[in-house]
Amino acid sequence: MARAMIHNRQDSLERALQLFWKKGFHATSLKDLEKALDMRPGSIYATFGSKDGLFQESLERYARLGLAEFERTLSAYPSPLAGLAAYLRGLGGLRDRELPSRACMLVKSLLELGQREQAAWRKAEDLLAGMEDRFIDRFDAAQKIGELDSRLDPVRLGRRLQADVMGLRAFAQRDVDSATVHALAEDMALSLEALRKDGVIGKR
Amino acid sequence: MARAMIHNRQDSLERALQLFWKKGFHATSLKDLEKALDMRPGSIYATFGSKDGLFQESLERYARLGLAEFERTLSAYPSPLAGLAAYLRGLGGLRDRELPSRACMLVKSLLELGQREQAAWRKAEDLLAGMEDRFIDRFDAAQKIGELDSRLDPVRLGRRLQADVMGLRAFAQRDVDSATVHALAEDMALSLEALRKDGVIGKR
DNA sequence: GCTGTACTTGAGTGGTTGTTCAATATAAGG
DNA sequence: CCTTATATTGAACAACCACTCAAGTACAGC
Repeated sequence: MARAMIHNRQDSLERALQLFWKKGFHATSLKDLEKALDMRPGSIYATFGSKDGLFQESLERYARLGLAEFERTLSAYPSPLAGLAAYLRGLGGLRDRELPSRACMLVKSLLELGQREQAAWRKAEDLLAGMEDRFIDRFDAAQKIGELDSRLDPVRLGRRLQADVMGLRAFAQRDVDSATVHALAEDMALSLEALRKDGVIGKR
Repeated sequence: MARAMIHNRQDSLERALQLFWKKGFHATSLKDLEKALDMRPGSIYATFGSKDGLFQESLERYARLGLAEFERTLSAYPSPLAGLAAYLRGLGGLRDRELPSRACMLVKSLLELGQREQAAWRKAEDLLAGMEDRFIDRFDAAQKIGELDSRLDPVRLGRRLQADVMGLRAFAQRDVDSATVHALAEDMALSLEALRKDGVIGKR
């Protein structure tokens, strides 16, 4: 055969993701990427095609990992609404962990990118739509087991939850302390739990 | 005296604001600004100092106009909570008007800018903090006239409202239709109105 | 109509951008 | 040990970036 690759593709992608998440698409230069990936331009282009392609792959990885964490949280709680509330409370700790950015990378991309980066913008939009679907699905499930009033609309609740998450994470990007973010997440979680039909799943 | 200025400063600033709001700081080049302002680089630099300076002035103008519209809405309604709810409902029409972007320019800047554009980032943060103060102030007023339960915390409510607005406007930047945004804004407005103490201001 | 002054111009600055590709390095197979 | 196949390199490229400044232009007062 031939020469062995010295760089692990997934590892390189993870490093690129961290950079893009932190600085955004435009502010991340190829020189930045060369340093972070410890690769020369030729290798980067041979592996990922273009800066835009690398960015789009980063978006996909980000969404995949984010969704996995979401599912992990859900499965640790006994009911859909409890899981969703726990997810919100978990986001309250955004300022405690060390992350490239407190804001969602998909939202950052949605707001930063325009017509000239249409493909990447569409990718971010599609991934957000997938997340919305997952939210809606959980409200649907809550309704099916009688945890949620049947007169409420899971679609509207799902979108509201997505807007809440977007708002919480954008707010967490401000110059505020951890306790403030925790309090905000707690308030959102309480609003969500207030939807629960009393006495059906748990008692009050 | 000397030669008269052919460009109105406020008008130029407004054009720059529209561009920056639409494309963000990094994606807006000086060539774009030259075309939009119909000014040559020398004039732009003589008038505004630098791209960064022009951007910061745009941020200030954006916040000033946004705050004025907010106050206008508030003053058209009989009580603080009614005014805030109307403000949210007004944002539901984000996709009906033709705007440079549906998302808030301050939030876009907060998410796009980093350490290298520290001054502009701080400006966005300060302006957002001012908006938060104004929200808190309205909840305070609602409490003083007995429209809001005295056990609730105006500071937390103000931050929650800011996160709601951030989320609503970020969501409106997605590829969704106008009715969806209206519905989301309506749900947020209803949540806010649910805080009203029954029978104190209006009847149910 | 001349002069002084301030505004405007646009070619030019040095640096950076994303991208390419011929040359080189490194492995396995024969 | 030589060939073959692939991975990697890094100099070079055209285009673009934010920005400067000497020259040109238009106006008010004289």
